[in-house]
Amino acid sequence: MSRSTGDEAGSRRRIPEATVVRLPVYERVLSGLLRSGATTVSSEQLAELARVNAAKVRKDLSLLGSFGTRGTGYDAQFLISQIDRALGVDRDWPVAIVGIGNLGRALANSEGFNSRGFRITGLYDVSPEVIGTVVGAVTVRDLARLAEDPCPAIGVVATPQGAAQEVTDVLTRAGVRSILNFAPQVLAVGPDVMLRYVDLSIELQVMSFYQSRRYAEEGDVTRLRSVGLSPTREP
Amino acid sequence: MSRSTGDEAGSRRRIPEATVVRLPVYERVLSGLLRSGATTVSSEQLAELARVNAAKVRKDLSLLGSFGTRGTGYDAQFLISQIDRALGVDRDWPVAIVGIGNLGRALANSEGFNSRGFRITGLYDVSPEVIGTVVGAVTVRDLARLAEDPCPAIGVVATPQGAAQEVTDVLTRAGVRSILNFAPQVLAVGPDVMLRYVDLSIELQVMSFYQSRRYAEEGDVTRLRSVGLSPTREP
DNA sequence: CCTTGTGAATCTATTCACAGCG
DNA sequence: CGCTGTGAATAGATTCACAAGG
Repeated sequence: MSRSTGDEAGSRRRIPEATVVRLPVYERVLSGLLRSGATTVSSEQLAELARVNAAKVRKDLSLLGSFGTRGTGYDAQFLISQIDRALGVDRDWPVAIVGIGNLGRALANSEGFNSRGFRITGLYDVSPEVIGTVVGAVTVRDLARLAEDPCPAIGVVATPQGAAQEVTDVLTRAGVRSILNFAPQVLAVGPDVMLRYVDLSIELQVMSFYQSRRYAEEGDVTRLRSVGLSPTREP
Repeated sequence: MSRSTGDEAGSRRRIPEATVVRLPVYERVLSGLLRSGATTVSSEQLAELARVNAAKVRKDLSLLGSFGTRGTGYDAQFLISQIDRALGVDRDWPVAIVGIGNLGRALANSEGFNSRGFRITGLYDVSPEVIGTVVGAVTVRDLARLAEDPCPAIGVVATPQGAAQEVTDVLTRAGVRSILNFAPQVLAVGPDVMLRYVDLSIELQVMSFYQSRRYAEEGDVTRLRSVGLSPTREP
């Protein structure tokens, strides 16, 4: 094994984004296995449960270090702890949500946002109707006061489209450098801010794209809002 | 221009997934431009607003056909109509949401789920407390009755983790072939079912990963739950 | 003998750079 | 002359296939 390329002692290799996104999936699957009594797991099993290729599992995990035992597999418990460490969820991350409408409220109460590693420390809105209400155990505060509070590590934008850029500017001015945007809007941020999108509308449109193609391939004209043209079949 | 590789008349080229995901973004940006009075747009402008590289915009759009005019750019209105057609959102897609908790309710009321192309035709749950209530303009029905209703094109899983696979099975048995899963759970579906994930927990963990790395690089020890080791600075 | 870890091969996506057209 | 459309170059991710280790 080469210890040649740069530093890596204590997980310091470069990890591709595609891998980063799969690590939480492995972690989740491993936790399930652990609960059902498993102690070791092979890349083959893990791959099966995560619905990916086994070679990919091994390559992904090898980026964190050599944690497996040849002939046996990986120790589930130990692997979880290594993944958690790599993901940084062995720390505590303060999260603020801006925009406490239906979605913001749902996020504040969701499993994902209240799991190990993440702590909702602030909820913000601009509407007087919402400010002062309590969601979960947190009181919604005026967005204008955000800068007075301790700066969260992660800011979540759950406002309507029109307000998203402005809110993002407020967050970044307060020093937030990781933003998760749920508004259907492309955002501009400085190069030192990490920005990710969760876009429901895009997901639906992607589904629509593939479903359309499928109908077209199948020549399934009954499903199309076709107006009496002769069906173009590919039999 | 080569008309050699296979069929393409009327948008039948293979379109890479990465492109499919960007098309709704272009569409959104173009709609905004149109509203502010623009009629034509260059790849450069579009790229700027969508925060991507201009060559990528041109390559993406060229996959739909040659819709631009050299020296001038693209006609915004026409381009929108072509993107809509490629995405299939010029049709109407019946959408069912299963799991009418906080998240399901938020989705049912969201901009994205009620936009052109998508129509919520069914809301389902298993809890007697929720069945019969009205969300938006739709009454929540018993999931057990789903098969009695017309089959939706797209099924949205918004249940807690434990119920997600079972619900997915109900949906696919009813004939649903596009599933959007919000539950933090890997799902198994047949090869003819298109499955996409929206996973809040994963998004947060990805942010956590990059934020951790940043702190580590910066040697920002004040932020770490460090226990008195001497700071490794890079001054 | 079983399973990891990883180079090499392949596939996919992005970016460059420019010919060609309006 | 400006901007599109696209081959060719590059970068990134996945998969194969196997040597090496317990």
